[in-house]
Amino acid sequence: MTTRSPSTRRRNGNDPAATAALERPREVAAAVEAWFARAGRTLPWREVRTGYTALVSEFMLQQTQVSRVVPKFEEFMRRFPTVAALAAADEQAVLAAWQGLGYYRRARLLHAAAKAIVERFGGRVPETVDDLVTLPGVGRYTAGSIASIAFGQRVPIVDTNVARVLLRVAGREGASGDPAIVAWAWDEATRLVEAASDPARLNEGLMELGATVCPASTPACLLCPLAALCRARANGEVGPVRAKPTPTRRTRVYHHVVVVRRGDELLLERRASTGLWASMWQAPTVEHDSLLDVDELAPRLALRVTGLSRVREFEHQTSHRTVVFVVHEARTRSRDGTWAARAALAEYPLSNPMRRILADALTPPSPNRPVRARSS
DNA sequence: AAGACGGGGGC
DNA sequence: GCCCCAGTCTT
Repeated sequence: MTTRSPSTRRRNGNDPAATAALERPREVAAAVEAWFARAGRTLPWREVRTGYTALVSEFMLQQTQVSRVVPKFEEFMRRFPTVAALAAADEQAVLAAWQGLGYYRRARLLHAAAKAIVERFGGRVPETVDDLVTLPGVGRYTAGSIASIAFGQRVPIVDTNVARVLLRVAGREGASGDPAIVAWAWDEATRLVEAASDPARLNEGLMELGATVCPASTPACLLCPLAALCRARANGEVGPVRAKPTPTRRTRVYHHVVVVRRGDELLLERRASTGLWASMWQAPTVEHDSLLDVDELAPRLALRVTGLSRVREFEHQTSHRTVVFVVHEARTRSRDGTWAARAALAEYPLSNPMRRILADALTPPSPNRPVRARSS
C-alpha cells in the first residue's frame, strides 16, 4: 500500500538494497509500536513522564546501560527533585551524586543545562528540538528523545540501538557508529516517525528493541516483531554489528598515589578541570608514563613526607587508557591542604578506583587481611 | 574526521 | 582479552 517517492531512492544513495529496507515504513512502525506497548520494560523514568525526568534519564543513559542507570536515577531524583533544585546545587554535590556512573562530564553538563533552563526557559524544560539542542550536553539524539518521549513531538531519534536495528532490517553492512551509517539511519528514522501512530512509542520501541531483542552480538530473532520484515534475516545474515569502524588503542599511564593518613583523616587534592576524572578528588598523585620508584617519586611530590613506601599496585581500565595505580603510604607533619574524615568521604566525588584505595587505607590494619588486588 | 571521556558486564 | 553500551564535545 506504500508507494515509494522519487526522493526516497535518491536519499538512500547508491545501495539499492537499502532502499528496499524501509519500503514499508508504516508496517515497520506499527509492528514496533505494538511490540513496545506489550513488551516494554517498566523503568523508573517511564512512571511519570516530565521534561525533567526525561532530561536526567537521557543524560545518564548516554553510553550507559539501563541496568546501571536505574539505581542512580532514583537516588539522583530524590537528591535533586526539580530543575530548580539541580540548578541551585553545588557542582561538587552533583558530581558526587554521579559517582560511579562514569563519563563525569555529563554531570557537569547536566548541571549547566539545568541552570540554562532556569535562566533562559523559566525553569521549564523546553519542548522543541531547536530549543533543546541549545542546552549544554544536549545533542541531536538527546533533544529528539526528550522532545518525542516527554512531549510527544513527531521527531526522529537515532542512537546506536536504532542504527543497529535499521541496519539489520535493511540488510545493510556497516558499523552502527560510522558517520555515514548514522546519517543514513537518521534519514530512515525520519521516514518511520512520519509513518508512526505515536512518535514516542515508536522511538522508545526502536531503542528498546535494539537493547533487548536486537543487541550487537546475538539477536533473538524468534522474539522480534520485525522478523518478517527483516532483510538480514531473510538473507540469513544476522551477524554481529560493530559499533566502531576502528577501535582505538589503549595507552598505559602510571598513577603514583600517596595515601597520607592522620588518624581518621586522609589528605586529598583536586584533579584538573579537564581530562580524566575532571574536577574530582584524589589522594596526592603523580602521573607518569612509566613506573617511578620511591626515590624518583619523592622529589616530585609537592608535600614534604617521611616514610614513603610502596604498598601495592593494580590496573584499572578506562576506554582509552590502562591506568596502573601504584599505591604508596607516607606521613607528614604538615597540616596544609584538604583533609577528609572517613564520614565526609562520601561528599567528595572520587573515581571508583580512588574510592577503593581510600576505603582500604581507612580499614583498620589487620595482619591477616587479604590483599585485594595483585601486588608485584 | 578522529579522540577523549568510565565503568561494569557478556562472552 | 575484546567489545559492548538510550552520545557529546573538542581539536
